[in-house]
Amino acid sequence: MRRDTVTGMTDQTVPTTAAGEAATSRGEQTRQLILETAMRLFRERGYARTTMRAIAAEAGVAVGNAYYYFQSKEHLIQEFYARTEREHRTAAQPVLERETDFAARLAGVLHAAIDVLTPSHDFAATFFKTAAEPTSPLSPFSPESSGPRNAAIDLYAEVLTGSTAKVDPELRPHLPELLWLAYMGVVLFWVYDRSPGQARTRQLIDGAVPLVDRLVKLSRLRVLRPVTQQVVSLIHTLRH
Amino acid sequence: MRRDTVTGMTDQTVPTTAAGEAATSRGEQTRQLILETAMRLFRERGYARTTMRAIAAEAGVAVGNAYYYFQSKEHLIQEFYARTEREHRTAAQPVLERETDFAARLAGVLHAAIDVLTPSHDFAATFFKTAAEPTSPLSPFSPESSGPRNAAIDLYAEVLTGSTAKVDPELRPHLPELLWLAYMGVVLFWVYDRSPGQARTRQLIDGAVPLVDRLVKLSRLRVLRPVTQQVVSLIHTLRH
DNA sequence: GCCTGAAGTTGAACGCGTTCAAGACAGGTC
DNA sequence: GACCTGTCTTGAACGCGTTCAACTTCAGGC
Repeated sequence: MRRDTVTGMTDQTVPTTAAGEAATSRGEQTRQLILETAMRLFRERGYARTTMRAIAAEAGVAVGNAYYYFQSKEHLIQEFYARTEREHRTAAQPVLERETDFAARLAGVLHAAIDVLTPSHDFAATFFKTAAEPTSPLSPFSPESSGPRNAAIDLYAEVLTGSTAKVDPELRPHLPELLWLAYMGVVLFWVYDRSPGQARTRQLIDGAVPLVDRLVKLSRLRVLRPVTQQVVSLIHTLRH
Repeated sequence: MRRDTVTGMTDQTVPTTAAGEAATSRGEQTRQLILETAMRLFRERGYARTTMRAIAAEAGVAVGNAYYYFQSKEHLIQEFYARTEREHRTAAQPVLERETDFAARLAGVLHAAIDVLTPSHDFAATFFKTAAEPTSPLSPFSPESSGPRNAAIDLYAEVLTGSTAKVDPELRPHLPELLWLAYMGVVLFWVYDRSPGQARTRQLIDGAVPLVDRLVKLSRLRVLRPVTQQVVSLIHTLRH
């Protein structure tokens, strides 16, 4: 019953108890216990200073048992990843329901992401280190991450479709992915941002969003059509 | 006589031998030996599978001795970093002497970088992982890396000054750094690029350079002046 | 009630990066 | 020669992430 995929979607091999209740199997409880303990310790001591032995001890299980549920220490992070993703969507929901202006929607979604991430800034940095490794399944570009990645891209598709913005029809289908890429850029900036409360990242968002907004609108302009087409063709080339 | 800075510039505390010759002190030889051995093993087995014990054994010294010269296994990479930097500059030199067209100069310099990096693609990936950590002195954004970073930015200043391109005067002073940032983006893409011979990265360069060229030239256009100014003002904000 | 096999659990052991107290080796001074 | 003093060198030891053979638990079939 190992769960390796980054989705964390529990696809429950449930031992159908009498009623259709919570249905936590024997191991599921241990799994949750280890996970909660790990998350707590990560927040308290940081990722590097939290040892697997400490997690196991605090959770009251053997080290090997933690490895029965999680392939590695890094895989514990996957759960953090998935959680953040869900929280992000929830935090972005009100903005998406309220606003119709493209720039306002984009800014809202980006700020929501930073809101959700801020409490974990310190240990998210180390998390980022392992995510950066190209061979790691934790990398946002890896096939294993395609689930959360597509979910995130969908979010930016929603930013676009729910807005009143008029976009060059050739550019439009690629824009959600480009916006996601910009989002990755913001996260990268945020990770390196040491200003108090990551204020600089907020400034980046507030400065870059109007810029993106302007460029998107200009993409339909005669002088810029060639540029737009060049961008689109480059995207096509890189996709094969 | 430890050398911690990423510059690797030997600032020689030379025990002035009779003549002003090579001046390799006792330890300097050992240092070089360990370094060469490490580089060879990294290339042969990859970074992760090369142990400090193996490096020491192959170099014929004790483990602790390696740590006398290099703070950590990661610090061995710094040397690789510095070397690549120098090779890059050398490889770019002919292009900078020959070409005067901005796009040609930029493309030449970027291709030179990939030429130099290509042989080490496999282990550069793991190297990248440690460089990505924000707290690491190996990060290209860290204060410790300011030496090589500025050297690289200077290279792009040279790309610009030696070219016939006319650039918006407000944008000009920031352009070298922006080009360096684009270069970082190319490297990021290259690290993740699994296509044979990293052909995709070549396509990215060939596609993106004309785009950048066009945008730089358009920056002086009346319709785009506001955009240019917005970019410049954003840069100023983020610098404080 | 007993058996079977899958699920869950254990902790000693391995290999790794790294540290450090102890020693070996100069070159200079008297 | 004896002596220092700073540079260099050693290898056992530490703490870590991870593995694995052995063990326990428990539901279901007979």
